[in-house]
Amino acid sequence: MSATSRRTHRCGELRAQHVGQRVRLGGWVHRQRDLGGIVFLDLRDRAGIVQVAIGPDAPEHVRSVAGGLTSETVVELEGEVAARPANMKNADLPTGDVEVRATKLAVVGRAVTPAIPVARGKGEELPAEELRLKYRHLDLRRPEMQANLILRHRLLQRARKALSDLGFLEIETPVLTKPTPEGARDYLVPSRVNPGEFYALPQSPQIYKQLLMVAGLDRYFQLARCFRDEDLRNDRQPEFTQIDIEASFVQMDDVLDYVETVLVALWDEAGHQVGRPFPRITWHEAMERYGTDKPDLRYDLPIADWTAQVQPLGVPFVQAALKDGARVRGLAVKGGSALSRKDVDQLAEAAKQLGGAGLAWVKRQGEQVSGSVGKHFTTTVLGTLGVGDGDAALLTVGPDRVTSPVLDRVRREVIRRLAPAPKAVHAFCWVVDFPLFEPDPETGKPVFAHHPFTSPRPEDRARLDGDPYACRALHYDAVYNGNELGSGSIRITDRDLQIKIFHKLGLTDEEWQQRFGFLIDGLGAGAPPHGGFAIGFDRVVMLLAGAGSLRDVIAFPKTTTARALFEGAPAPANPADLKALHIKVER
RNA sequence: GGGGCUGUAGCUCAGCUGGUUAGAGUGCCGGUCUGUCACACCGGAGGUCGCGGGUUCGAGCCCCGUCAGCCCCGCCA
Repeated sequence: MSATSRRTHRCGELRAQHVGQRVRLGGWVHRQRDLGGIVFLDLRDRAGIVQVAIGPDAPEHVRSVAGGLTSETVVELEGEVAARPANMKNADLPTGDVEVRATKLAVVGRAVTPAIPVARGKGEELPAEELRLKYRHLDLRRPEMQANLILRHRLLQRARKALSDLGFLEIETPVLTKPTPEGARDYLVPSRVNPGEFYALPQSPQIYKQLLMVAGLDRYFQLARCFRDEDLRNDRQPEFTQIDIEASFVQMDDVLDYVETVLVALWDEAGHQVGRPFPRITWHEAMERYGTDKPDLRYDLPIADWTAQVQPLGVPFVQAALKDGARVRGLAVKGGSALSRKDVDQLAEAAKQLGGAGLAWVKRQGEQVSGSVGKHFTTTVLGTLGVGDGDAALLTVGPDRVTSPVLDRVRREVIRRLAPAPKAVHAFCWVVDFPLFEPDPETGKPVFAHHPFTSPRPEDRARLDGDPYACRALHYDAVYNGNELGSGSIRITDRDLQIKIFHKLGLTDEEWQQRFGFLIDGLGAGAPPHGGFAIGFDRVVMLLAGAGSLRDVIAFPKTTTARALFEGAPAPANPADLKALHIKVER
């Protein structure tokens, strides 16, 4: 498999079984150790590193070439695989039982001194990320980065196979598509032959995959590149890959089953056994117990409503804020008295940044009760809150929209600081029954929580007009260890309902016809019940690779200002091109 | 749009309260060396302290601005 007309093996493949064979190799000089009478090369390719020995008995020209080699030079060589003497094996190297005694050696790719090192010393930090991105061809030579990309490849193949085995058809959809004024900002592409008009790059193939269902293709998937012109994070890139699926004649359970099959296959590919089915939790319960729609279920430590127990105590911090539906909510932290005063202050500071009333705390050690509001509490009251000896209570007060994010943040910080043993290593769950609408933070009016093609739960459809916020959606998220892996929904297939929803969003007939007319036409042409899902593939690879950033699992990523440092994109267009595109640039 | 961290030799970093000639490791160049695996040892070169301005007798260090990378909030239907 590895052999070509120029080589017989990859460097990293050689083992004791190859001893005695004549091999030809090509690779990069990882390191060179010139001991005078003998030169050792660590020769590297994508399979790994093997030691090449050029001793006093090697041909003269081989010795002279070997002595002059510098890092990252590409060489080809021929030699015999030899067993290393017992005391000279290298247990840290998979190839460490053998070495290659070179009889021919040639430089085939001269290398200038690399701007950033590929071979690093023990304990030496990685080069600055800016340099790693600028000299990406060097950074990608590092075995860690190659391992990430190799894992990515295997996961892609496994996803393809899993979905293909389930009868899904891989179908490509356009990259030059139509601007969608909803949602994220679009990347626009000017049209030369249609002056003043623009394509958009797809934020997702959403409408296309629904049209494929209308067309009767029944089960579709795509490893789809998506584009969103929004500000970036360590887990957000402007272009990213989704495992995008859609299926017809399904209900939610069918879709969850498909997605579980894929996720379990991906985790299996990475060497992890995962149980099925994934537990389900409603959105409401997730917000109540964890303060977030992507709870980390590896740990206990649920949020509790302590209003009834704490209100009678007359704590000033609480009394001032306890009005208009505000509640006292908190965390009973097992072993929380181990949190230092500094820890607690930092938690309170983090809480304050999220707009909370602040964070009050009580520690219990034996009969001693202390803390910022400790004097109002007795061990008996703490007992009713589940706060035992050595524990702590962390509480805040206010409306849920404030206390939920505060306690989510506090919960994650407490887990980070106390590092309790997780209940499970791989905690998947489904979050279901999301609300269909949420209040617009600026206008206060209902806007769609997800995309406008998400079906309401049939039993909630009657609430669309009277009580839209109580209307639940057939929308579901897959969550893993506190990370959102993806989301999906059962779609609206009733043309009239879809139009009604557009009206609810404030779109006039003219507006929705212009933006989504082709979807509505589809729904009017005989649409099967259908639904789907999209898995954020880059994020999956990042989690399975144990990488700290999406940039470490994408070969050529962008910076946080959406720049590509290696080739220097984006760049000004030349005037002739702009003219052809009918574009004038203001600066 | 807002907040924070970082920026000193090719790379990774140190640099005290503002004080003489800005250091270390590694890499690079030259040399010695027959079993190393971060080889060892000897010698050498290498600096716009991100950039611009200011304060000061004096700035790598203080102040203002700016650029870049990273992290967070907003944003991401």
